Amino acid sequence: MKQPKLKGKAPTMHDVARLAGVSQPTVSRVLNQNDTSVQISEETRYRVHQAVEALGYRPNVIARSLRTQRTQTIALMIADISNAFYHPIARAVQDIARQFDYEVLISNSDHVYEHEKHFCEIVLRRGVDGAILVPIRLTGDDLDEYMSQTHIPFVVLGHHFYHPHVDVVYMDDERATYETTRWLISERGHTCIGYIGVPDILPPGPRRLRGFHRALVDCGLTADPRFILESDFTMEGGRRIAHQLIQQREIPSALMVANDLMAIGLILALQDAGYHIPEDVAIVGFDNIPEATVVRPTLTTIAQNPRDLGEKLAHALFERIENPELTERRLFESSYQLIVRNSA
Amino acid sequence: MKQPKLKGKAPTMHDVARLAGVSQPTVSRVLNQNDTSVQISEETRYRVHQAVEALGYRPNVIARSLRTQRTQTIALMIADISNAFYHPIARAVQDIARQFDYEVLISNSDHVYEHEKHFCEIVLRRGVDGAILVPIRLTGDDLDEYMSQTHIPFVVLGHHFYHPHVDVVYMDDERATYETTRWLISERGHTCIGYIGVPDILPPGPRRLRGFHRALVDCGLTADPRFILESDFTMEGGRRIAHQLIQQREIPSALMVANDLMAIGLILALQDAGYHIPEDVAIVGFDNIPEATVVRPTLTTIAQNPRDLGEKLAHALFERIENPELTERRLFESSYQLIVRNSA
DNA sequence: TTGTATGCGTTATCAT
DNA sequence: ATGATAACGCATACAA
Repeated sequence: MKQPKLKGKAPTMHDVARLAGVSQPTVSRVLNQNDTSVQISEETRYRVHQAVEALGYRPNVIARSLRTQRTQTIALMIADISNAFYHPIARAVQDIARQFDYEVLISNSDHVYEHEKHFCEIVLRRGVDGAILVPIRLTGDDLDEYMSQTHIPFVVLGHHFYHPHVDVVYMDDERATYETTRWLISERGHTCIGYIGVPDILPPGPRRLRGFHRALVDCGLTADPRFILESDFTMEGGRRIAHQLIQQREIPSALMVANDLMAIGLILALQDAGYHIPEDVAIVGFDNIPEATVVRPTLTTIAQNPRDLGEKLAHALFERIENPELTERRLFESSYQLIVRNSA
Repeated sequence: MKQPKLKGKAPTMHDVARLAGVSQPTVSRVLNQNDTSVQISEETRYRVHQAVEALGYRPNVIARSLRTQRTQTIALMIADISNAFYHPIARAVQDIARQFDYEVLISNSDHVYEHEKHFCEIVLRRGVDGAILVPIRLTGDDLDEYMSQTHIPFVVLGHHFYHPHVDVVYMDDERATYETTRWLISERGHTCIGYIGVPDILPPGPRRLRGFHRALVDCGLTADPRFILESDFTMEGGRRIAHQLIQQREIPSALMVANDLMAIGLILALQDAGYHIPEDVAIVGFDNIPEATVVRPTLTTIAQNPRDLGEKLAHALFERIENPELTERRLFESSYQLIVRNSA
């Protein structure tokens, strides 16, 4: 009983048909009774189900896909599944996909152009029914080339991306940075504010910096170039910036930091050097990662909602999968929230 | 030029063949020249490649899969991709898969039995070439039923799982807890040690508790039942335990905590109540999550290496995919490391 | 070296 | 209500 049937080939519809004493297409009809236009007698329906049970028959998804040109699969490309910003996105997409009975193929691009192109290649070769991307290096023209070869919908995360037939989900981080900087000025009374950014190559880089600058200008302040710095996304990068500031012997009264990891690195390093947060320097991060509630003082930060981003992406995609007539680009904004804690 | 070819059907080998003036199988041969047994003239090889270029031909993976019974896809089931323990595993598996030119289908089980079974169902229906699982509710017998229907290899994470033909990768958390508890006793001089565990349903629950108890016994100590508690994996769960301990008005001098999130919750709540860590209570966690370096005092913890677990799982699987003659169960241990920081 | 014929397991279009 | 038959796109055994 441990090995009910020999590990031969898996049973097919033919096997079921033979056992049930019907033809193979009839088995198909019984099993896909969603098609109500066809009537099937209770008798055969019963016999088929019996045979299915007896053989432990399972439909072969591949054969079905070849025939129907649908795979019940979507593809998702993110930068890195083990990054705290991306994995809630992936999780949300998977959850929505499960509701639609779809599987998800996930690929990490690591911001590498070749990987991003390879992903599109896979999408075409494997005939998935739709794709969600977070393109960093890929341009609208790149995607256009791939899209010209297929009918399937693409949906993208990121305001910076433009293609006339690709839905975009985004978070307005320029405005988030703008409003938060103004908040530092009007609500917290800061007049000397620094900004620690991320490299310009990454889409959020220039946008967040722009929001920061606009806020200063609109409030009649000017940016001190010594306090406009850039680092690499990591806690260690934040520490390096801290040391740099400390060596300059002059420090702004507040710092907008373009991501939480750097912000936390800054806090820890500044504290090690004897500074008090937020008395000596107020610090605002960006992302609201789990560590933000653990660091002391707890980190004031701009919360994106990656789970929401993922849900919006998936919903947009499935809407298009189910309504191929949709073509015009649609824009979906995901909100942000300033989480005021104790670091600013 | 923006739409080089009309979005008709994608070109097939037939189209390539026609354009190149050869037969379709010849195209197939040219494109899969791995088969060195067949010689092809430079002339046709050239013409075929020309035609491929001209048409923008891409092989149809589905059709190939139907024919070859291989999908170049593996499936991975974890509890939750957005859990810090699992996503490095997923990342590692994906990285190895990329080396083999495989795609990865990822599914979240959330410890739900139905999801775990559904995953196996998907594995069979979609004909993936292998599967990696972290089974929580699934038993060896369950898996045996599925395995009897297929030839593909399964590889599993977790010591608790047994099936004669399934490789297991594990981390010996019983020993880890045992040795760390002994370390608290012999190196740190504690004699009154509490243990905060996770529910017994989860495989690590009983194992870690057992390691703890063994250590006490081997050192001639006895466990105080008031200090053997259990909570739910979260920081909030840790806080609740802290309040419970505080209300008891008596607290052990050290606490082994079965995961970092709870340990951090404990630290923060105890500090809020005026306790000093590690002077009043030493605390050791389990997992070495990123937050462990951010909390003050930094958390002493038992580091698993999920990336390594993922790599071992993937390597085991691909070894089996490439050597189907392998059958006997193999065991792979992933090491752990006590990371001594400042909380104990 | 290349072409013909066949089949992988379905779904879909005809008949009946 | 059901059965033949074809087709999806490819790889392979066999023939030439």
